Amino acid sequence: MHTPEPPAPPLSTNPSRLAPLPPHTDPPLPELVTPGEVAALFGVDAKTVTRWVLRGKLPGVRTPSGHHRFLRTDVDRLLRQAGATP
Amino acid sequence: MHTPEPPAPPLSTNPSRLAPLPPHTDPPLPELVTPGEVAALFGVDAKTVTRWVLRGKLPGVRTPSGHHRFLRTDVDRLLRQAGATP
DNA sequence: TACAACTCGGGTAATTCGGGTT
DNA sequence: CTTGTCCGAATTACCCGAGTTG
Repeated sequence: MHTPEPPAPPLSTNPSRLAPLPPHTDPPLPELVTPGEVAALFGVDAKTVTRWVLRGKLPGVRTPSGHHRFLRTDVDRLLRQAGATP
Repeated sequence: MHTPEPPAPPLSTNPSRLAPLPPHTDPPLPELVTPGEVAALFGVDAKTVTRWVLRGKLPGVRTPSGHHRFLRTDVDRLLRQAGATP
């Protein structure tokens, strides 16, 4: 096919010259850790970690089946709070 | 209660006219994501995501050969529902 | 057509859940 | 009140080879 010069791209939604939008760069995905990982970091039992979630002490994600995953950032923050005693 | 006469129907123009459908700007193609992508979002293995489909936990589309694709909207909804604790 | 990356399916080990108890 | 442990049941993770995707 031969594409003749389109006179002017009548793109309605194209206000100004934005960046050429990179192909598909993956946005920074949050790193998730398992209850066992958190338990090891805190030196407690994995079940205790689950209890923290139920009591709202630690935010987390749940799989559709009820297993927990935690943001490493949240775990890290809580670790510092627990260990920081100025 | 008897509602007093409504002052005047706010419709000033011809009511039989529908809204001026904008000039066709949105190709509403659903954004599909792969099992690996969903797996990363939930911090689980890609195979686990496939199991969710088989168990009806997550709706999805399938290629004629059996590979799974998911609507980002469905994934997002499930992700919020899984971590909604504001 | 060939290629790299990903996914599927089956099977088995490890982890987690939930409740109840100490 | 919080945590650790025991149990059974459920969920998930990793192994392989083969097929699909783009």
